Amino acid sequence: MFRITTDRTPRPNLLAELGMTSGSKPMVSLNELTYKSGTEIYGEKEPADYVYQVRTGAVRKYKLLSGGRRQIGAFKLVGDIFGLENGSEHRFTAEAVVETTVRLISRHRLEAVADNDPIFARNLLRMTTSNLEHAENHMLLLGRKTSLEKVAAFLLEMDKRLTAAGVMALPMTRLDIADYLGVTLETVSRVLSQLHGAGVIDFCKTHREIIIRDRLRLAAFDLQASMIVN
Amino acid sequence: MFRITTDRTPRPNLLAELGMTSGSKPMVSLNELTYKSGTEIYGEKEPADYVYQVRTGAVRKYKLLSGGRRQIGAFKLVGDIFGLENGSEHRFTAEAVVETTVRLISRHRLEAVADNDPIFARNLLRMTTSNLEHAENHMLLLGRKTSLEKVAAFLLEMDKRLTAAGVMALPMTRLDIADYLGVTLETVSRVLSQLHGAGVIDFCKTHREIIIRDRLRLAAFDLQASMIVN
DNA sequence: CGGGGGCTTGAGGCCACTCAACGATAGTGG
DNA sequence: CCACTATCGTTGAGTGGCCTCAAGCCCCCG
Repeated sequence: MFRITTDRTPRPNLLAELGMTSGSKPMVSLNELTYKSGTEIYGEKEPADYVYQVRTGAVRKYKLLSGGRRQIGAFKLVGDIFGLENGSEHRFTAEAVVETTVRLISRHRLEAVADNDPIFARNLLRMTTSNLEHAENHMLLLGRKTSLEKVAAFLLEMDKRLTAAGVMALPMTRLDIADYLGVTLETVSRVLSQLHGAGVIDFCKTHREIIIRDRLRLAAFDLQASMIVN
Repeated sequence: MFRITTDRTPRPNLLAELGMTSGSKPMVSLNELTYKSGTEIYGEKEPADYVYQVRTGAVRKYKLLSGGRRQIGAFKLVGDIFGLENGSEHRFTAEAVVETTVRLISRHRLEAVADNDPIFARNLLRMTTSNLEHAENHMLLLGRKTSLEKVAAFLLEMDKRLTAAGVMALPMTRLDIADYLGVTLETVSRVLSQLHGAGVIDFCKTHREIIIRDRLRLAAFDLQASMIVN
């Protein structure tokens, strides 16, 4: 299912890296796991004993419906934290989109630290709130945006989150994008072609490497929806 | 805009009522406000200085898009708490669906209490998580369910949350329901008529008073979607 | 009793879906 | 090294579910 990456060299602990400690008190155990593309990290309804941070790769969190319908709630990219539940079990299934390495920390210890450190507790809350905010914005997208607006919003979100140079290397397939946006993969493909034809985006070698040529026009497609500029 | 309800009699404080104190330490100031039907309680992007609890009535939280498109993220019913943001400003607009009375508590004090009381802090987190969970489920509904499944899910949710006797008195209009489910009000109306014609639901005096005749069949409409029985 | 908001119902249209074929790419094994 | 194959992506044709536009009803309320 997965292999454990040996990790002999001492590293700063997760909490410290996240800027989540008030002092330098807590020392927590730390492990890394690597998952092959498409493998499950945890399943819906499974006990939530660990919290994860993406080190390399990408993760999709989703729920399933009958008839194979799937709704991806979020993509977790390098640096992102996921799997932080408050109940005892996970509410999504999490899968590696590509080969992915994650750090993990036991939820039990996380809670213990939070109980002794108000600042840390507040950071936990902030993290949950940021997930909530993303979900709230995504409800707007899913419920009220056209396919063009959805794809434009997606491109802008990914551009903000993972672009290193001018080229955006998407880790996910058209089907992943479709299930994230609540449309079909054909619709995603058609809209991307349309944007390409209009000179708004370009493709590099692979179809997953996208360059945004006209960010203003792209933003306008989303703006005709959201009225709010970031 | 609103009138302030005089409130001379001493009452137990909000935190205690919510079971949110570990001891009986904090004494927080408490006020009540009453809003007429359709009036705004707070607007998107306004500073989030207060947290609210519905005492009577109902509240809708929504975001707007260009073209008058509106997405209602949640309805807040009697007993529900809303307006708890982590940033400094509200992410939704909150309006009274009908004449509504709310209690309010200053966010500033809430945070102060949380910093001194780990149990309380944990309850804040739990409350945020429960909002997150609702939003996550709603994403599934908005992105992947048919109009029939959406309406069925809505009826079951409301039945669970507000039914006193066998009759469910919805405070919201068809338009509210539509904007909650990401469809048009005509579609909501049509599906309700269809359910009525099929003997699954009945209407009482007004069109907002609904009786669920065949809960099993109604649940099946949602089940063909979610596969998960509560 | 008149007015207006909320609800229903019908007719027609459109956007996104379904079904299908084809092309491109990358990984696999002979 | 090169078929071979599977997966991914694009594109077209046709369908259908939900939307749009419109008319009319009901009920509450002034």
